[in-house]
Amino acid sequence: MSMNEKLTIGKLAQASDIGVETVRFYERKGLIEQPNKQGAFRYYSLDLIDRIKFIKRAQELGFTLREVKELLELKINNQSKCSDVLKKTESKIIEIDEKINDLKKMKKSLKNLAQCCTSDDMPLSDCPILECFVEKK
Amino acid sequence: MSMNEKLTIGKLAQASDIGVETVRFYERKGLIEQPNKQGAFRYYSLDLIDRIKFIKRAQELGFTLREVKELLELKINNQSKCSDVLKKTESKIIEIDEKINDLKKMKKSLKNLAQCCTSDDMPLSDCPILECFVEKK
DNA sequence: CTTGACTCCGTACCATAGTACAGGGTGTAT
DNA sequence: ATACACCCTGTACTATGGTACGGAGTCAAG
Repeated sequence: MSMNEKLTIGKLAQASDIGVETVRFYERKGLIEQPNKQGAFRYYSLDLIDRIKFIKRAQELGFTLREVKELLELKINNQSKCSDVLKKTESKIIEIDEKINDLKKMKKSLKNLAQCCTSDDMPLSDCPILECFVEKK
Repeated sequence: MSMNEKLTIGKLAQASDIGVETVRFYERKGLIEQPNKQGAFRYYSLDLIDRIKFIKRAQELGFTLREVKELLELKINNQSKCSDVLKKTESKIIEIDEKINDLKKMKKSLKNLAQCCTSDDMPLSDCPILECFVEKK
């Protein structure tokens, strides 16, 4: 795609803030494609930096490498049927919405705790975050 | 706290949808307290079900067990200074906000992809989710 | 045309988060 | 009082996601 397939694995690793071994590990796991190999060495496009940063961040958001792979494979091309992609995409959107919702609940509990600290000695349950996902009756 | 310390480890595990071994593992890791031991067996309060459900969900939201432990330890009591709790709580809130933000970005990218499927043959970049965390120039 | 930093592949090791026994003890229902 | 399902401790094994070699090959600057 881009003209500049110029990064060695070391440069890519450094730019993406991961180890060289991890790049090869992701390649084995199919998270990044087999790179052009002019001669014996791997050469990568700059685009790979964003791909790896996405992988790292998606992990921090609670997706396993398997799930990250699925996310990265969500695209429309000659191989994939639109209806399949749409179905998977929509279920991922629901999953993400649920994560956002629960993170908001956690945040609310923590804000509540912070409030207790700043205001005068308000009583508070032992661990305020514990109830954050519990349905209020 | 509650009068009914009545769950055996098996019942607790079943109610929390985890294995008996996992309950003991969490105990070793300090995620749940040593339970009352009337005789040789562990007996748990019903409250533990919520605690375990919180642990499981927090993991799915990208927190390690170590981080979950920190979250569960955020509380005001005779041992902890309010200012310390407040500091930790506020940094957790920031972390959660960043997660929510990035999840929203992922969602936007996926919505965009879904849009492409439903509308007529709109062209789309190879993998639309890849750019979701990239600063637009 | 050599030297030194970097790369190759393969295998082994590591931390985290469980999961699975073995070999024995317990609690309650009949 | 004796089954039998459940619990105990301890240790060993597993899967995931890396990390760290060893021994050899490669590239590019001087």
